Amino acid sequence: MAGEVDRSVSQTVKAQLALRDQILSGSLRPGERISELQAVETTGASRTPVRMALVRLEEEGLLEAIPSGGFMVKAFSERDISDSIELRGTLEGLAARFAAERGVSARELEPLKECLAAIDELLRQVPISIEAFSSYVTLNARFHALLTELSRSPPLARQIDRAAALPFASPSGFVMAQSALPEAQQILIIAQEHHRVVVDAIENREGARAEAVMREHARLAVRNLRLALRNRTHLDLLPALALIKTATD
Amino acid sequence: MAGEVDRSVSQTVKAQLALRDQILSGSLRPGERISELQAVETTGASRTPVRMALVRLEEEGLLEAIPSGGFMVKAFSERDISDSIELRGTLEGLAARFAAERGVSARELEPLKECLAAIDELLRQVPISIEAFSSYVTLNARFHALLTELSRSPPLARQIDRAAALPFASPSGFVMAQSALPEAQQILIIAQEHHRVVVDAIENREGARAEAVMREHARLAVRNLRLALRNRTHLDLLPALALIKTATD
DNA sequence: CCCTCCGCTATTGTATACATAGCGTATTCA
DNA sequence: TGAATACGCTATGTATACAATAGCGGAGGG
Repeated sequence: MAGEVDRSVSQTVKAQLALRDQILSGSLRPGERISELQAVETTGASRTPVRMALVRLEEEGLLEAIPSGGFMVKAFSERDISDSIELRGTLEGLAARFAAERGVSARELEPLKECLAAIDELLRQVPISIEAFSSYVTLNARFHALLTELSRSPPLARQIDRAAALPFASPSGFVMAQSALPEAQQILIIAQEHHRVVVDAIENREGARAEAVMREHARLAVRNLRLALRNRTHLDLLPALALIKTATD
Repeated sequence: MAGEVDRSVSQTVKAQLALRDQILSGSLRPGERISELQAVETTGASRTPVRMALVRLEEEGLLEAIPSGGFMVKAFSERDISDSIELRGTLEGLAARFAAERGVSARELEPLKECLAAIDELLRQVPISIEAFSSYVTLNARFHALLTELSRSPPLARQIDRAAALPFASPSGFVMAQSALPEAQQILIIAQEHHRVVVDAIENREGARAEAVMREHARLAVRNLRLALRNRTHLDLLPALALIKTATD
């Protein structure tokens, strides 16, 4: 062991990425205690970086400290997830409001509008292809990231990132959760309409409207998550689903 | 050194508390690089727990990683702080809404009402004594904590804690920041009125009203923070103030 | 047959030793 | 005299050794 280590990235980051992937991919089951030694073997890093990674993942919300020591994979109720989505929507609503009220130049709005147009292009296909859907996920994430950035509020951006750390609470994770629904494309079209309205509201400096539509965006997401979770059969391909405790509340 | 260590709490927690105190008390200036070795000496813990504490404080938002390695104390603009307060208000607004919409029994509302009554009692003094003010800070923090708890949303509670980590963004830190203002007592009375309304709204299951009043509560806080920061002379007694960059935006 | 107590083992928490990279300084050359 | 390069030191990143504790299993007694 330790014969050759990748020196291009720090061992800590490497361990963090590897462990997060293991958690989200379902290799580690919720409630399961994470063995440091095992993590050392699977990640190739030594105990110190592994421990740092574990601490970071705990702060991130994916792990939970065990009183007697060590960490376990956190389990989420369906409500935890829907709350997190609504939470993110509320935060993004504030971001949109900030962007609108603080003013955004046409130059700054450009990338957002390009994003919008690119998504429009994709949605023109009926039904949407797998590749186009994949592009949609990327563009959607970019749209949300740009919106966050336009708030010009690092503390808010930080919180939004945090809120998106939970499984399915990120824009991408959420979209993928719904991909199996029959009405998926219709949902994407409505979501895109929201996107369009928020850009318009920001452009016209209508803070309240910008905020309201982002919150509606999140409520739509919550409703669809519920639908998607009823369709569990279609969702077996999403390993992160295992993190959601079944019938807990 | 290291002759006797306190075994009652973990070294990591001890180091984290000590370092946070050093940051918030101004012993470590913003922008300053934190020396691990120095931290080892001042905290009495060894390098491993110190490093864990540093990682946690970074996630908490008080430290910033230096690209070349190590950490520095983060500096905050006045806007960062006011954004954080508004952010917390928005989150607490959501918590109040959740509490109202999800229903709270009379039994659960009891502690909140007791808190309210106790604060009323304190505010009856004009002018308020130092001891009473100190009690106010505690009771106010308790009120906000209870409110958060009534949302029954662990993810939301987590985010609220996070948002309160920045200097002055916590209920206590914020109240203290205004303590030197001449109109301080009047402010506390208005704030208490907000508290009363939110409890009433929750009791009557008026989610929108509960949310609105908590956001107004935060806006009041932001306005008063601005006032307080103009009165810097009065605030020299608050060392955490040094974390706020002067005239940055 | 079950419950309790003792001891062992495995795993985490802590400390320290080692490697490496970055930065500052000093010296030399142009 | 100034700038550039090389050398060395210091501080961080990493690895591993040591210590303590908690959980578990077995054995003995009731």
